[in-house]
Amino acid sequence: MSSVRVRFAPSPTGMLHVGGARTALFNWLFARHHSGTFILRVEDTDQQRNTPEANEAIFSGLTWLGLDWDEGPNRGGSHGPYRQSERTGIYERYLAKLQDSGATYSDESGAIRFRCPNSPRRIADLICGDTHFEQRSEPDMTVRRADGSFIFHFVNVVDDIEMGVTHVIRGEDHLSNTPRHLDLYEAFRVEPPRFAHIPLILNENGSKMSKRDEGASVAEYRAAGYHPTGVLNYLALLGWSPKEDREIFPLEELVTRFSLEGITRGNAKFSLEKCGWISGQYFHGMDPEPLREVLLPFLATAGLETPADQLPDALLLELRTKIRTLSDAVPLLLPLLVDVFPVEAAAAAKLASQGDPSPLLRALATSFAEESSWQPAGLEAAIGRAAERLGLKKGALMFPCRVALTGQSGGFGLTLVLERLGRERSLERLGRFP
RNA sequence: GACCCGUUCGUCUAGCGGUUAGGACACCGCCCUUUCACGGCAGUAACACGGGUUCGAUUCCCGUACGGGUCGCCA
Repeated sequence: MSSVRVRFAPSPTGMLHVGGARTALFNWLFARHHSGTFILRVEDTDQQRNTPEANEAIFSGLTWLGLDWDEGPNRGGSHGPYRQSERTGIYERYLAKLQDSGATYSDESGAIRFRCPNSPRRIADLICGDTHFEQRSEPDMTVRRADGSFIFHFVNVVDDIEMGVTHVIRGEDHLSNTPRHLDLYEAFRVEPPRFAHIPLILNENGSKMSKRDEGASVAEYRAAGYHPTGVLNYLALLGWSPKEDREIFPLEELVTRFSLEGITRGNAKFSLEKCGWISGQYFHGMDPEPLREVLLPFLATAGLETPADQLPDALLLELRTKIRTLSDAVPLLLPLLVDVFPVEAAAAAKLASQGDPSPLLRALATSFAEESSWQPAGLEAAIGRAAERLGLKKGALMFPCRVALTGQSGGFGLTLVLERLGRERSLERLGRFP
């Protein structure tokens, strides 16, 4: 069995970064494409960061996106434990090997350092191609602190060896660290894995995406109600190309098409705009039932407890084309669900500029009052009758009616609004306005 | 500073010696439409620069410029 084993090895920083999410995605896609194993390993050697909340941020972020791991925390596996804080014994063993070979020494502070051979290294990177480091002048790296805790480069290599990792797919910021990792592999007399360094994600200003940038944390997308698969789809297209003039690739298709050859070389700037567009594409194609399922809890957290029957299929079918994120649905739905809603300043101003709307609204109310069935066709006709009596075109009544009923200049079809509101509330709003 | 990686529309990208340089987001116009959207159609917009190699370079090579990364007892 020479099956593929890859890993995503985040440090618990308190959030799952979009850059990390994309690294996880590429590893996950690579594993799934090759029917291999995707390992989640938590690099928590820095005790200060290692809090339950920080760990949870990683798990919930990956889970929300739909990236499941075959081995890792909360899952187990034959190569565990999967938290570095629980692997000290393994590190001690490997350190002893290094010490026996005379490759290390203790410095004045008591930390253990690895003598850097500074020998030329060649990396046959699967993405960057052959990369040569001929003139190295690196200091001896610390492998263990005086307090006994281990350093990233060391544990990273040891774990990759112990976990049988075959391909290291990680950010390009590690490319320059790779020669030192190769030093370690050589010292351990272990054949190194294949390396694939993916380009970085930059923020919209062109600098490295940092924790403080808008959209840096996966949790933000979840909170804003982005479609998780849409976010994944966007992330996949950021630095990887299926080489086809198409943007929407469902997860299964991503799996079959993914290959390291398709990964592009240059760093990519993140576009919240396009991410939103793709998210919208996923909502546009969503059936009413699953949409209702994700929408109801979202509305609840937004303070809009809504009975499921308030979101009938007809409404959701229209709603889905108007949203890119679930939060877009909140203002749209608000006037239909509660009686206190804001009136858009622009809508009010436009209405005022057209003269006193009161006669129009009264005429509408009169016509609506005559409607017994309260069905779309009849309501449409009622608007027509009101227009006729006023000697106006039907269109002239639509806008005032819309503003009186919803406070908005846009939104759902008017008859749908009237139908949802019902006779009583509709007449009440027409009479109450402004 | 040393070392490493990169450079096609504003952004994400296709291209792999000869193309009207294609697609997508955004933008703009039109159509559809009671509104906002959705959808459809059309448009503006790119090969960083300089040398080579070649009959011919966006494509290959070398420089320059610019951008990014690494050089930690962070990961």
